[in-house]
Amino acid sequence: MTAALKIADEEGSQALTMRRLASELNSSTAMLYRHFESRADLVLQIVDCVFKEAELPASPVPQADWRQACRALARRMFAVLGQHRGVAQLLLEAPPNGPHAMVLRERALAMMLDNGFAPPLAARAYATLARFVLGFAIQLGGQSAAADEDAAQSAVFHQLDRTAFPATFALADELPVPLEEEFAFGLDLMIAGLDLLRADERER
Amino acid sequence: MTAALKIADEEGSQALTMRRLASELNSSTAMLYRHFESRADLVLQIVDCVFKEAELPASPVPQADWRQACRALARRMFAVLGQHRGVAQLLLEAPPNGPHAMVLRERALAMMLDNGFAPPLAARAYATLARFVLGFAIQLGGQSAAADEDAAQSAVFHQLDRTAFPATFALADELPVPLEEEFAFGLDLMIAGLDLLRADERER
DNA sequence: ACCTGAACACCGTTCAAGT
DNA sequence: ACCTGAACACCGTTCAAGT
Repeated sequence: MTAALKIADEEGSQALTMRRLASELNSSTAMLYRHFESRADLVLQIVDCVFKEAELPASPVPQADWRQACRALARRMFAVLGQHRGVAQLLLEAPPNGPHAMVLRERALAMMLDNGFAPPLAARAYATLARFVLGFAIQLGGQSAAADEDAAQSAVFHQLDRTAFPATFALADELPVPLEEEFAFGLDLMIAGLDLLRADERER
Repeated sequence: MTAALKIADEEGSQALTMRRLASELNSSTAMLYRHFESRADLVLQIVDCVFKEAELPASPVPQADWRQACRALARRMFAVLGQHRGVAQLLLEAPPNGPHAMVLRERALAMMLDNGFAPPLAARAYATLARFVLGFAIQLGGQSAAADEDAAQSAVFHQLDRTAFPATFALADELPVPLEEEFAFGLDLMIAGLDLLRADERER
């Protein structure tokens, strides 16, 4: 269980195979099928294990400002998925319906309702933010050294033909943007957008 | 090449194996390695093939409003990736640096610069929107029947204990939100947020 | 009753051997 | 010179056979 998470963390989601896990536990694959119905079942349990980790220090400080609470929640989830690369990929294989995922969703939805979001807006805002976090977390990639890849990508932009690609060339120094920065930037954009909608809703 | 795209479209990215493609072409795997250096190389070519498709009717009508242009670009890319499920997954395997991907990026960046975005903001806005589109497109999933899954998920929410999960229960009728709607909603939130930043920037 | 090794039908990739 | 089949080291899953 924790051994499985360790493999996914250190070597990426595609390294988490039944055989690999079995040999890590000095056991055989058939043995695993006594504890887990299938690989999908194993994945489900790992995923909820990570949601549990995201859950822990969530509620102690109830934030006054919903925007801060939103940011904190989303960033925390992103950070946890960043510490467990590969788990985001596993999340694609099945929707997270484990007990801890349920608790986290409940908290997030309650937070929105408590802050005066009408139900339809609360649901859409939560759903969209959750997808946003997962979408970016997936792109963190299996186990890669992000800095190296960014450097390589930057070189690609700098070597472009400036007449064929003037805009890209002009922005070569600004690209690529680190994924973590994109996430933080995009999250704040969405929260700013939500704030406008919420204000609209409340003044009606 | 188009056969490979067809397999990925119809049966998901994980169905696109060298053996499967070879047998589709009445050939053998070894033959494929004469045309493609590796599976990664095959993936690269398929990906750019899809970017080409997204490229076609992009430039004819230069939009007056950058927000409309932004929306149109992002929605078009999302739609194309939605028609080629599985390709978004393939995009994770390597950054898109094919010729058509380059052209698309150039157009998007030029659009932002032409509309008065300063370089650092243009770069971050583009990068974030591109990630956003891909992040959501990936979650469209391999080949699934989305409606069935949404119905199943809705049932999960309706069967919850209403005292343990009051907020989730209260929003059971609103959840889950269809992914396409989340995408459209989130995109408009980000554009609204960007509009605020751009206004800030221009009045300075 | 519990666990093992081998089996089955798959992967990507390579390469000797045929034509 | 071109192409094939078989090989190698993997995968998830199952199951007869051992203890």
